[in-house]
Amino acid sequence: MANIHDVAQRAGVSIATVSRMLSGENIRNRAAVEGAIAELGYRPNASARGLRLGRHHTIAVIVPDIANPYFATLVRGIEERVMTKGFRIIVASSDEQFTAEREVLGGLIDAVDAVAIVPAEASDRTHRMLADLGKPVVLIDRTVGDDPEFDLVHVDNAGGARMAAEHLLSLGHRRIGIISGRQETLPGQVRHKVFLDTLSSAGVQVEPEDTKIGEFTRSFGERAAQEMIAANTGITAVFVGNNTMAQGALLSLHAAGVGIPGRLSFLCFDDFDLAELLPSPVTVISRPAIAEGHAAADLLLARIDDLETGRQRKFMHKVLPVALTVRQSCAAPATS
Amino acid sequence: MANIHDVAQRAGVSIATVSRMLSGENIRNRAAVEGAIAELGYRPNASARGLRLGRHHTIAVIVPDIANPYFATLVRGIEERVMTKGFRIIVASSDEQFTAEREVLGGLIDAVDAVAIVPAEASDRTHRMLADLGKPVVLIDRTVGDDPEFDLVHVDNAGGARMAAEHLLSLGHRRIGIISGRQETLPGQVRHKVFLDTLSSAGVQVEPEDTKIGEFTRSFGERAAQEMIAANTGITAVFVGNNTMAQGALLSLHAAGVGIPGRLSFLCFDDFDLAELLPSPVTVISRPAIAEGHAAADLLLARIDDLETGRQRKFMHKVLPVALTVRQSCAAPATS
DNA sequence: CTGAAAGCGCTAACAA
DNA sequence: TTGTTAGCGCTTTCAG
Repeated sequence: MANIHDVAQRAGVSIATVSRMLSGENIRNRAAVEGAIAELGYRPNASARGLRLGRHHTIAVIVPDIANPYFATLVRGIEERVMTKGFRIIVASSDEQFTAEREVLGGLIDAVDAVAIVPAEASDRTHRMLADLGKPVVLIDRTVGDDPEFDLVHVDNAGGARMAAEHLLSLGHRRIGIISGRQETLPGQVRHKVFLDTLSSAGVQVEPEDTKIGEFTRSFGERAAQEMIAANTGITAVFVGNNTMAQGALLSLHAAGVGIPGRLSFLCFDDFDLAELLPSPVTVISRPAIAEGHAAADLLLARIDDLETGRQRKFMHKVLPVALTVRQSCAAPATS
Repeated sequence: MANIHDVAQRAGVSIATVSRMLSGENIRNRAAVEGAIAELGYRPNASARGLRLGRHHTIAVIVPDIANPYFATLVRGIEERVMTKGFRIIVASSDEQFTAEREVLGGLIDAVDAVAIVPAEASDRTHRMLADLGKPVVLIDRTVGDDPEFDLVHVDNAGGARMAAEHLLSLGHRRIGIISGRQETLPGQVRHKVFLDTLSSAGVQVEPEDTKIGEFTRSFGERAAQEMIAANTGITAVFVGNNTMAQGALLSLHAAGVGIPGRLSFLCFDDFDLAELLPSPVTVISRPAIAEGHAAADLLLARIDDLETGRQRKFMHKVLPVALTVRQSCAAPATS
């Protein structure tokens, strides 16, 4: 690869002049330098620039699992936005492990300008680790602690859970089950709590045996639904906290021959591909993954700008709206 | 951030000694240096190392769209494998645009050691661009030209297409439709051609009006299926070239009330989430996306090693097996 | 407007 | 085994 010396030599100027032109300054022999750059196919070396400037035009993106369509879409949103500013993204999966996050960020942090993360834990150690990074951080989808000193993007989990509960109540359900994800996470906690509270305000309690709490995974959803079926407590509807658990639950329900919505109404957080093609198209609370990515990227890019200009700003919490997409998996409970 | 000087000073040695310890050499004051590193939380600066060594422990991964579950899973496979060797990945989406690939690689190439790419085109210019990079390249899923001077990982497209054709033939179908993706790509071309050839060998021709060729997208699948339905040529089965087109086609078929497999048998390349929960669980040719990622990563890591050791090796073509997963979307044609 | 030169943090010759 | 030093490619003073 050609370097700045080659360009300077060919254009008959010094490397300083080339560098100046590259950073937008006016120079005499602009044409000659431009010509040399084009002929040599010169590209400034990113490592050298990064070393010199301490800026890398790179964002670290840490998600629990890039193979999960929701996170993949989120990443796409981030990528779209930062690309327009000449930034690139380094992607890593944490498998919901704090230790993996720490490991990967440790090896990454001095090569990036900022971090976008869907943290595995809401713990103090996560908060501390991120703060110690000393670089702009945006939390996506989940928070860490009560007052994180980071920007934060998430969706209206409370509103979604409330809509879900009200939808089921309005159809007449009174005995309802719930499958919730990790309570160590913001969405896990808020969706669970608000759903229960909304029911409670209407005088409906969810029994302990109708409550399943576990990982945000397909396999947990599968197991939870199986247990519910086996317990046979007479629930007429179930609310599931995210798409992967929902897919697992649907699998178990299908395997057990539980009719939806005939015998059980089904409602979950997160839309997913083909939800509308299922025998009973699933009613969902859908959220805008791409827009979340855009928002996160915008926040980060603004912070990076602030670093240059020395501007100080409060941490921002950006909350995006969710929508209740009514399809056909919820109906009035069978009058038995 | 602490640098190597700080560590050296604190440990009472020279920076060279610290550097040596870091690269595994034996030194006298090992304990002191280790202590200093731990206390200061020292991490070697990646840019400096990259600049000095020309090695970055980073792989560029270019896919058409990271939000597509197949590519996301592929990326996960690559990530898993390279991570174990201390490498990280920079991910970018090309939107099936050669110009986007060129753009993004141009800005990236001097910061990475190798490139894994699902190229948008099989064109000469793609081949040339990748060769000009002067770094190890592995092509995934698609090739460029007849004899690419790169490593290549793909699945047994021919075998899959043949199995698909034979499956439909064995059920008795004789009037069959096909929806195929971009013929500029290896899988688009091979799946299309081999499917047709296999039918042809059995004396079955696919009519031009039953043949749809377009982009590998959901929207093209939707449109193609709509046209087929409208044309009403009497096909009893349809083969779709990948998962995104298949999802689009299923949407149209569903909207038009076409019963599967009652009125139309449906078979496609690529498995997808919930395929088994559809009213008529879809029979598919499934392929191992994670394993493809692993294979690609292994090839790249081996090439990077070769660079160090100076070893020369032939380019490898790794072909992974596919499987026919029979569910219930294919049946004998209705005797009309 | 321009060039010479220092230095970002690191590794690898070289000399001890 | 160790320390000194040059230099990877770049930006940015400092002089002119």
